[in-house]
Amino acid sequence: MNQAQPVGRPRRSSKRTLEEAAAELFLEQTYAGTTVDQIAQRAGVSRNTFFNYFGSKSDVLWVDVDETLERLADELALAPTDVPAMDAVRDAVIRVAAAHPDGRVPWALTQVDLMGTRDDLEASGLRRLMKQSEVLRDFLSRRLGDGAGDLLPQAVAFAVLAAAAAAAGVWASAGVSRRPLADYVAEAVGPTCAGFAAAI
Amino acid sequence: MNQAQPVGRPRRSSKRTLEEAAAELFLEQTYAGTTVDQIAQRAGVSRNTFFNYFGSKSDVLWVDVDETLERLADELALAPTDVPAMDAVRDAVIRVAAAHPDGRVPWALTQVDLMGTRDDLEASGLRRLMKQSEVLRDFLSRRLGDGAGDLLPQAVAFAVLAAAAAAAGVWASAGVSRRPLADYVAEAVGPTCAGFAAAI
DNA sequence: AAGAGTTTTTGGACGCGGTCTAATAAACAC
DNA sequence: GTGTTTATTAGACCGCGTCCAAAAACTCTT
Repeated sequence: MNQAQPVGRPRRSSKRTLEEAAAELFLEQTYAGTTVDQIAQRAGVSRNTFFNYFGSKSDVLWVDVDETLERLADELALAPTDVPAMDAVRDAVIRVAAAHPDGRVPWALTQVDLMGTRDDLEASGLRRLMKQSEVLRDFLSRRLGDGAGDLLPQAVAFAVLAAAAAAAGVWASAGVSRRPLADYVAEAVGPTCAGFAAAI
Repeated sequence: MNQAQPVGRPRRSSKRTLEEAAAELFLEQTYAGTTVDQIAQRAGVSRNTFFNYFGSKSDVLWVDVDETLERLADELALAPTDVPAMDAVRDAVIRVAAAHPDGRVPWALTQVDLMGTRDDLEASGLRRLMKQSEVLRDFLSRRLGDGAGDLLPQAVAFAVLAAAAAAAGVWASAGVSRRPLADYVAEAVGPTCAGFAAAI
């Protein structure tokens, strides 16, 4: 399966260990109050090594989210061509949400207020959304054909992902009594898709 | 109307002059390639004075947008209570778009590719829009009552504003042949609101 | 066992954005 | 003139992010 013996110097750390070190510090000192140096130090590694695993300080907040979001392209790809475009989009997004591991609620969402400057977090979250919006937009452009123009695919992509983000936010802040993420996402994305389905 | 004689040292600069200085430099050197120092220097003022007018470098890109977005709260406030909530939201957003001055297309959107890192700028623009989501969410919470729960107001707020953002993006990149911004916004926000109107 | 190749880690330096504080400058009122 | 108010400024500071060149740790070859 895996290549048994990788060549070169072995890794001394991993995204997970850095993430855990960061999590501790964030809870102790808030996000804004901890430096990359401190994270790296607690993980027993140098500051540059941190940037070897993460492109930015805020990336450490979104490891789980990133892993989940990566599935969107695949889920869209395996949609049958005979099911209406908006249905395919809705189902794909819901399936992605359902695939998210149960326990993993990103602290970026739960402890938004404890984390200090909210701006950095919002920006980093939005950047992730934007990235997936390209995937969604391209899928819709293909499905709807050129006659749909540029606006509708882009609007659907943004609106659907924003609705999903809202759902994730409410889900995260719902506390321990929360239902599965996919429920919230379905409730938010469903109407959005329905509205556009009627407009096509 | 205005207070005639403001007391204290008179201002030496303004958001507009700084914005114009920045615009020149961005076209010459791209956004990422110009420093705040250079902007301030060209405007004949010190670096700290720039931060006296703008909270961050990227703020200088969105002066017009910010002015337009400020109207949303007012537009929502003057919606009659007998018109359905989603209709009120849609109309308010469209009126805000219609109030945007015709010529002013933010370069942040038109010259996205010249501006260096595209993601950061788009995210910074979206962040402005999402700031308005609180206004929208509160309006909807009031209108829909407690029975609606937390999710729907938040989802509507995000989805509607995201659709509006998509519209603005397409509008900006449409070139000189573009129709009024409000047209694009109506086309994107209409279906979004319709979908949720049916779900309430 | 010695070297060659590969990959990761590391140190050190740099530029820039953003914040803070204290000093100074430009206006007005008296 | 003195005092008040507000804007500008210098200067320092911190932290993020980037870059580069060197060292370290391991495998494979001979």
